[in-house]
Amino acid sequence: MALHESAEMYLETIYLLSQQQQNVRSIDVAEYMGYSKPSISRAIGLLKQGGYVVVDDDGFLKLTDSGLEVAQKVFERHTIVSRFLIKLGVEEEIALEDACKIEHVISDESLAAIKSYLEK
Amino acid sequence: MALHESAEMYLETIYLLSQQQQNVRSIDVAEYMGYSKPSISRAIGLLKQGGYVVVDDDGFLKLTDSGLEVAQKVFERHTIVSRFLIKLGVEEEIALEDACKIEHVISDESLAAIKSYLEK
DNA sequence: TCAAGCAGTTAGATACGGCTAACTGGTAGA
DNA sequence: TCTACCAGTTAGCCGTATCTAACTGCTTGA
Repeated sequence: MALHESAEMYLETIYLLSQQQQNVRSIDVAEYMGYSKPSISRAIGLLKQGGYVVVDDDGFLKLTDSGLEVAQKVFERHTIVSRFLIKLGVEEEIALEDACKIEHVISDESLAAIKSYLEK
Repeated sequence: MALHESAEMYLETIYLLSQQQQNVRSIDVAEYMGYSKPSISRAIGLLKQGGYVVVDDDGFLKLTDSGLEVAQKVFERHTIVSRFLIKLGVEEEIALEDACKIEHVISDESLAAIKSYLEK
């Protein structure tokens, strides 16, 4: 199952929020992303179906192993791209916004090249 | 009128093909982009409506001033991003593919930063 | 000359990813 | 206790962007 950009964003958001707070609910994701509740409800439904997320009895969202894997990968891409842009002199806020979009479209090869540029 | 990514791609393709051949028809765009004729027909219709393209009596596509402006801007972004990736050691084919996607989402600020990196 | 092929359009389907309106069902405070 | 809020779901809409099938209408070659 190839995950779309939007699915990656939802997983990444759940991952980020999980690091900031004990429990993550759909409503937290909605507020963070600026989307309506039904949009999140549907997205979470698809992620559950795909086995990326489970929802416990209290409505708390947990990433499965595969969900976590995707989220961490996307987050790492985000980090590399934004660090790189900032290093080039781009303002942080803009760098983060751009990284959010680029992280979904850049190839592993290009990302690796940027990573090794950052490391030297 | 904010142009969507797909519209930018169509304009860029018309621009590229215009430099490779005398006249550009819808079918050329379809073949180049790998899309069906109806998809191109519809897209060209929207671009005509928006004043980015005119179609002459022979069915040849011409960019208007504003169409050319968009196409050249996108193409310049494409060039900067791909040259940059190649400079970082990414294989040309992959760099071109990635540039195709990044060109639509990267901010002017980040692009300028990459450009000045390339120039030094 | 006429049949065939080619370019382009129309009509309608599908998928994605948002939205609002309205409902359900639980919880908590007056 | 019961009302009112809150989280979440369901139903249905909209816009974008692709597709196939089938049509039109021109041109060209046997």
